[in-house]
Amino acid sequence: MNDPTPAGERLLKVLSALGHPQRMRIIAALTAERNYVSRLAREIGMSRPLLHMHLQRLEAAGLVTGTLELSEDGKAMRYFEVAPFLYELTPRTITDAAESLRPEEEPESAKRKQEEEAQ
Amino acid sequence: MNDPTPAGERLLKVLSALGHPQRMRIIAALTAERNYVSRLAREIGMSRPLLHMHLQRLEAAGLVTGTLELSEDGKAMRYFEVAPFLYELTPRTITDAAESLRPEEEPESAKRKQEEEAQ
DNA sequence: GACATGTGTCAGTTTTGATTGACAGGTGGT
DNA sequence: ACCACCTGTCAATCAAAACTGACACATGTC
Repeated sequence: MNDPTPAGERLLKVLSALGHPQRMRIIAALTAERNYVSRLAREIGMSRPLLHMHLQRLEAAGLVTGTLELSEDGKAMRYFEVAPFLYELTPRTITDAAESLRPEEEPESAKRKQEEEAQ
Repeated sequence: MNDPTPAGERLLKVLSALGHPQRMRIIAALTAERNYVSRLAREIGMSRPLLHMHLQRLEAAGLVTGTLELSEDGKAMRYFEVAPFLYELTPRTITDAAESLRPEEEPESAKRKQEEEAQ
């Protein structure tokens, strides 16, 4: 598998995705059983649009995987499940990640700065 | 030693503290060498008030420790250094943390510090 | 005394993220 | 046709961070 995201940015995504109570709960719920969006939203008492966004964030970080399946009665349902992951957080790990994060601190927002320097 | 912070909340603090590019860089810089606030701010190009806030967040998460020392010329300087830490991030780890996070989704124990008004 | 260094904190702004409600589809059952 | 489910996305709101520019206060030196 090709991983387009550099190590630093990836860890950053993982950490910022995991550092949120709601998303921790989502991971917990999906660890217990894979589930589809609407039902999960009901179970953990969260609006579907919101859950959708959180799942998107978690999926972007590679922590959960979603697959669109067709139930027997023909309905399209998006099932999510946790992806097995293992990250070690140490000063060294973070330092390495930060190192590979230097050139462009934040991919898209860094652009603005340079565009406003023209005068 | 009594640890007032439940496991879930603690991990949450760590993750949300680490999931930020600026703070990752701070950890990296402090891993290379312990430093005091003003100098560190200069080196990584960040305003002191802002760095102060980030360091506070990192310290609250137990990732760095700050000590107030007196330099030879009598100036009070706050030196920071990274605290050795090791966290394993797995679906299981997160689930356990989320479990101990249920009763109060976001208990802001940071308040305690500031609620020490009577003295 | 004026300067350069360090400390800390405050109020206010800007930016980012979280959250809601409504909408536009799709399928099958009654 | 209508209802009960599912899917997705949009604009608008709200809350929480991040960030800035001051300020107050120490100390040693020119």
